[in-house]
Amino acid sequence: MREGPDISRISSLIGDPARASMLTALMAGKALTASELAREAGVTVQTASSHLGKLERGGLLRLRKQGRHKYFSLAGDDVAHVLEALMGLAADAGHLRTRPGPKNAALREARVCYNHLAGDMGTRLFDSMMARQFLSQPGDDLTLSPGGVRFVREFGIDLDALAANRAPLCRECLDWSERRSHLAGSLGRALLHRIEELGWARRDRETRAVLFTPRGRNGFEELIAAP
Amino acid sequence: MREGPDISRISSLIGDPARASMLTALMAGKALTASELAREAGVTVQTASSHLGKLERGGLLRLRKQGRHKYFSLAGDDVAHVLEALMGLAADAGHLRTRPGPKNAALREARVCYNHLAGDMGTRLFDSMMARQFLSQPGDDLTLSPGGVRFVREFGIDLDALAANRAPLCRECLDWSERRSHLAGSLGRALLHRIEELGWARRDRETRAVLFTPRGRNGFEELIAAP
DNA sequence: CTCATGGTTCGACGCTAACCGAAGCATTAC
DNA sequence: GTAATGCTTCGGTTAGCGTCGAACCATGAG
Repeated sequence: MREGPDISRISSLIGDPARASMLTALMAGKALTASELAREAGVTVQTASSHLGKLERGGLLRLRKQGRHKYFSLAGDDVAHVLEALMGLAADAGHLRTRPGPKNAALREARVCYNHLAGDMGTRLFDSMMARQFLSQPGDDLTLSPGGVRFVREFGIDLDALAANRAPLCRECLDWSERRSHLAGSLGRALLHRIEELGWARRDRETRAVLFTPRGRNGFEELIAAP
Repeated sequence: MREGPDISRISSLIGDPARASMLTALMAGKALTASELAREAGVTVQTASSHLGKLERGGLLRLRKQGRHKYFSLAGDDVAHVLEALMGLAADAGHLRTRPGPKNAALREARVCYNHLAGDMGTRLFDSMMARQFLSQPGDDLTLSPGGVRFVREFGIDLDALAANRAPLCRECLDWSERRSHLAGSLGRALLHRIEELGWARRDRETRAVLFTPRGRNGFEELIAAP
């Protein structure tokens, strides 16, 4: 017996065809629900549930509960790295691109999620705030940094009024089109409200789309640009 | 159902404990016979024969017949790379097969990763070469800069002979203990070979450890010191 | 409240694959 | 030649795991 980490445990997890299909699907970087992964793997939801439990316990997947949905994503870059290396070895057929299923371009760009901004512009705002360290995520919860407080105040939001509310200020929310995080919570709602207040955008009556004016688009891009 | 490279086939091969032990043993870079690998895995020779057949048919092992012996070795750098990456994941989960001991310390400092230098000294060599811009990473691939060419030549390596080989010259390999990059590819192999040639170090018979002499250690530190 | 939906647990079935004993080749040693 | 060593093939046993149907729990909608 040689020394070294136990490879077989992890590898046997990836070694099942159904689980491999799930992991491959998650390589696109977007979180998927248990049902979607079941369909992806061609098994029933019961079977998928068993597989997903093993993958999560094995440390390959990260789980985020949201309502009655469970969103799974790869646990980290190192997992993706292993999968990529395995695909290189298995270089039989060329790999396949994913179809995101675009319904409405405007909806994917910007839309309302309950009461906050979602879609591409929502995730970009979130990413920008994370990159500038306006938000930090020490544990499971999001908190606003001092720099973030300044940023939000300068945008014209009354933070004290929000803090008085007992609803959580910052919450992370997963996108159905982008499958990436954006900002929810009372701050997320306030941000969208302020965007409408400034005349940057208005909500469509029929759909959940958020329609930006040219001027609003410029303002938004300026807002999320690095300092 | 998503088509793609069949990572489950390869991964299920690695996923068996006996086969994983064999592959781990072969990470030392030495070719081993079927009987030795059987002992390594703790199974009878019949069972090992079956496993080795599968591994060879699966493209993970290369076979060299010599008399009545069969020498097995890893099929290539890409296989070693996958195994190393898997060890990184497994070590992360804290499922080490053997508890850390004195032998383990030597392994962390310097060991063989298939045919090149890994461990602390491997990553330090890599870092030093990156810092002096001997290696550049424009896209995904590593390339040797003119300064790097000079450095390697002065160390006594015949670069032209390496370039004649169609195997990639520089490759990045991720360490399971350091979780940082070190140099693989034909250049990585040549560097380790030169280190042994100079009498700076020798490989341990039993483990993957690379044991440096005091003189070799001095030479190595001088080599990676900034100009 | 009731209904619908997403996900889990349980039990049973069936298939696969790892394992070893014994016998069979093949090659080298004497 | 015979003996010994290295490895493979064959049969048969066993254990594990993937799979699905059915029932169950939890959340959200109306």
